Amino acid sequence: MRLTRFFLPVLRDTPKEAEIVSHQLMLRAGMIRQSAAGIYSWLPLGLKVLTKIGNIVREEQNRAGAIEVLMPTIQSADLWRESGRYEAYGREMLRIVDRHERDVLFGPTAEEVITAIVRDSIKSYKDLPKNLYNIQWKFRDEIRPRFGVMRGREFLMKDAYSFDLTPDDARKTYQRMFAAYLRTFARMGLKSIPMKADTGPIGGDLSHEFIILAETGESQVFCHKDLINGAVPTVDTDFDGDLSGIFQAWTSQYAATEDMHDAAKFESDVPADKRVSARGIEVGHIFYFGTKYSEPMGARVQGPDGKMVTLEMGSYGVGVSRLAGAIIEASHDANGIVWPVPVAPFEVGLINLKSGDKDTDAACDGLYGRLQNAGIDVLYDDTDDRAGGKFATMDLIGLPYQLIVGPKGVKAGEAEVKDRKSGARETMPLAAALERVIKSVLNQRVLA
RNA sequence: CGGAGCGUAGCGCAGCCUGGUAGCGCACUUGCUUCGGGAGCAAGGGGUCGGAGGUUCGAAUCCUCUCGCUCCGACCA
Repeated sequence: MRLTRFFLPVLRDTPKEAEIVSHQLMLRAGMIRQSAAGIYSWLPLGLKVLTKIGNIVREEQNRAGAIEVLMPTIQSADLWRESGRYEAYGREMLRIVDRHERDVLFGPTAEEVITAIVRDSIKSYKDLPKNLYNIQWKFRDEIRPRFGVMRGREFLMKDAYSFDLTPDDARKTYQRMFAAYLRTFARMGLKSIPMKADTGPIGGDLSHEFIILAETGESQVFCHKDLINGAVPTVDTDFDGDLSGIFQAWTSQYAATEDMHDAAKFESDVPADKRVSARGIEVGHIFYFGTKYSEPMGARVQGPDGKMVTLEMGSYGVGVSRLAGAIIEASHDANGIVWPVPVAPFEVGLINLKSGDKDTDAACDGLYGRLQNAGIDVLYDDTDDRAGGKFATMDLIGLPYQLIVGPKGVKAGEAEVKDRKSGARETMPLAAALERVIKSVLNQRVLA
């Protein structure tokens, strides 16, 4: 993408409504613009990140055997009356009346919708198990939205819903999602820690929150230090096989959010020098809740013995839009965002130091074409702005690698390669610079 | 919803106390000089001062109401 054709409204000053660094940087880097309290437009740069995050989530869900669907944002109140949640959910649910005076709502979650679909479509145990997910906008009318996209009212969520014949099968599904989540967050460069969690209004008795440690996190969390660098399931993990080992490894050490924290157990189970008490950002939350919805909504299949069996369910959420903020909280410096390659809006920034100079333009255009041919997602700064501003912008928007080309370099047949994270800069022949950048990007595209 | 604060140009702010018809920095436009890590000079464009009502000869400024946004607390991907 040529910067002269892109839409990248960057801000030099920090808008005063933004309190935390991820919100400030998302506004400054031209990723988002606020539309109302907790409601944002995603500008091109932000949308690219959101899409990449969503795709990683999607790949790992697919790998773990979940199947993608797309459910509506607007749901019928009648479905929620069936489950009993229409009254129970409270004012966080945005309720709307349509022109025919029917009660509808903007979905805060989709247990009812998916349960109705599965109930009407699946009649035999032979069709189980099923795990269906979608990545869709949700609306929760939070009392107090804050922290930019980290606690918006409208947000993009991946929500998966599993249906199994037996509690034992359901627990295996839970473990599958558990492992998939570890991979999902690791691929975005995040160190997530699954922690025992409260089940809240979703209900159920088995639940984990996936937490990213960060000073600006909303919740207080407690865990064993070794969990911070726990082993992430590798790419060759057999998701059809037994994943209880992974589950055991991660859940045998103490890890709990404030709601579930047991101070006495924390002190008896974890040696003093291994006790971590910190703030955390919740990026995922998984639940096993049995028949909480299938029972009232009549989601049953016929078992092998001909008897009707009520489905065992679980649900599994990932805050896709929140992750954009969480990744920035975890990865930034004084100059701006530092994107991990897999979620970077562009993998490489190509800087033409003197746009309009024939030789420099020719060299840059050539590099641009070759980067594109190599499948690299590149932002080509072909504006005639001054060099300093270009560097500052590239640093602000956090592109992992910068390829810097100016008249002097072109004359010498050289270009500079800059690593955003380390700040290291190296001048080398054009071909070598190109190769270096491409190789670096390809090496980091898949982090787990 | 309780407490605190803020709405003046795209962003950051001053002006308000003590009423006299709107200003600064950045950004933007034009020209010249610059050009290798947020350039300099000059000339410009852009504002129903969140909205409504009131007081006054006159309101960004004073009064009343209202809307929006942010922060702290109770709720949550």
